[in-house]
Amino acid sequence: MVRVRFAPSPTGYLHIGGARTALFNWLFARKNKGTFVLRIEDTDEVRSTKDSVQAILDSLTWMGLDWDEGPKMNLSSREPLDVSRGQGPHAPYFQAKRAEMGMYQPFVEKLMKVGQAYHCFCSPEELEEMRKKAHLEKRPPRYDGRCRKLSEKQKKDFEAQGRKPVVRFVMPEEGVTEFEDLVHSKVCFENKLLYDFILVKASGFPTYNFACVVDDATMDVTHVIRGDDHISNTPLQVQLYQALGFGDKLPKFAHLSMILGPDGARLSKRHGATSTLEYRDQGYLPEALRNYLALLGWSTSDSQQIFEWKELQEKFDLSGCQKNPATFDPAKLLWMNGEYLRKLNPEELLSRAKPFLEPQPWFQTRSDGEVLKAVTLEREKYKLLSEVPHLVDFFFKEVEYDPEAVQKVLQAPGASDVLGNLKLDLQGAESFSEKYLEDRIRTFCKAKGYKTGQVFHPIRVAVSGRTQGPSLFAMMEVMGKEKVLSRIDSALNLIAQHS
RNA sequence: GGCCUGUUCGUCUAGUGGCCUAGGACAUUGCCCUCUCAAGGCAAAGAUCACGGGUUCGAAUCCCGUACAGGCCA
Repeated sequence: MVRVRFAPSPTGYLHIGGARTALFNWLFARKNKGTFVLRIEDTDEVRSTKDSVQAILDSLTWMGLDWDEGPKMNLSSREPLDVSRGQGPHAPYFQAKRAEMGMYQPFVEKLMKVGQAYHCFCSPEELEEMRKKAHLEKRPPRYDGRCRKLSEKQKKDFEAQGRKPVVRFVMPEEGVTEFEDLVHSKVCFENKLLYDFILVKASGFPTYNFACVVDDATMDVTHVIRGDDHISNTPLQVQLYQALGFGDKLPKFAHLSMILGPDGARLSKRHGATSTLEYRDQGYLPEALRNYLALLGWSTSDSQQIFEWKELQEKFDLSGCQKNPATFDPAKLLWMNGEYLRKLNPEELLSRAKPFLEPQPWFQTRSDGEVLKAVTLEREKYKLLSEVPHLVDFFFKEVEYDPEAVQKVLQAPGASDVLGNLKLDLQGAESFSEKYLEDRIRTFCKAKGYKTGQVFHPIRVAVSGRTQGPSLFAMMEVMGKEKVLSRIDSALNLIAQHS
């Protein structure tokens, strides 16, 4: 039975890299009919916040990455977050809560008892000095293990001084630690380069490496899929598994390459949007983001680009993962979003665009039917949901004439005559359907000896205020006779004013 | 500084010893379609497979170095 987990630290929003890690874990779980666990690693007492937890839950939910075990999903109701409960047999899924409940304590005691852990009383100053010395001597700045063999008296003395000890792990000094990695194959570290890392901080809180191993082992995690910034942590964790007697539970590791910004540095805030929710707010579709993210560091042998959600769940495979880091390409994401937008049927498109339409003052006064017609006309042009309002708003609010369009098109020689004549002609229109209008206006052109371009462009600007827009006659049909005629009037006035 | 990981078109990638005069996708450019903008279609340009040595009849693919980049520890 496959069990994977996504274990973010709630020290900020869920960034794109985290979202991809979550996605790969989720896909791997679904593909293998396994379980996807969400665990919140909030052992950093200072930087962890509840808002971050909420942002992470919101992000995953928006992306459609539901978890089988983890914090209780109570997003719609917005109840305060309940860290003590969760859905699943291993609750709670918050490490701080687990620590508070003493869930790590037995493991510390066990390690102490078998001599695999010890109290260390070194002060920050002493550690700093140790580091400096190592640096001068060009040695790796590794803890020298001086507290490994403290006598009872020494310990008493330190305690009397008011020093609070940390708990350190006894790392073997010889041999190698190696592990199989599903994307990198075998990775090997020399133990003498490893160090006596801290298991429990002076505050009594477990460190990342310790809590992570205890939880992964007790939660029966079978595959650890995470960023390759954790490769260096892995040998420490492997050693811990063994010392804890969990050697048989050692999971398979899969370290995913990093995502870089355009300058080759790890993707970060200065590269622009890195929060998953920002993409939602900019008008990206979760299915597009997912598809794009899936392709960052993973591919099929035929380089397929667009995947249906179900298809992705079937085709995803860790063996298709790339070892080298991938640069995040906003242009390709944008293209992909357009692809997904075009696949939506008009009703679906409208409902997805609603969050962006609702803040528009004109939107409230219009029926869905009216808006739907306008939105549908520009269907294949949207690359972002957020573009929808601007591309259709001229249907619903006062025309704003684009100065450049006025100058280039309306003030062109003859435009005023064309519009004047056309207005007279359209007044007699018996219908205002796209087909009828096209026939009538083409006939009008012929009769008056105008070239079509001479007529089409001024009408477009007169009626919409801009040079770009939907198919002309379809646009006029949706607008209706009355509005078209009155806008031609406005345009004629405008031309008169300028001359 | 040490260790770890990586290096194929600008970008994401295919490629696991002969199908590679290196394939696809995004971006770019041109043409077609056309009432504009898109979308769509077609085409072009773009990679001495980081570099240098081996192994082999034959290497992007295997081995060894070097360079560069990123990560982790500090």
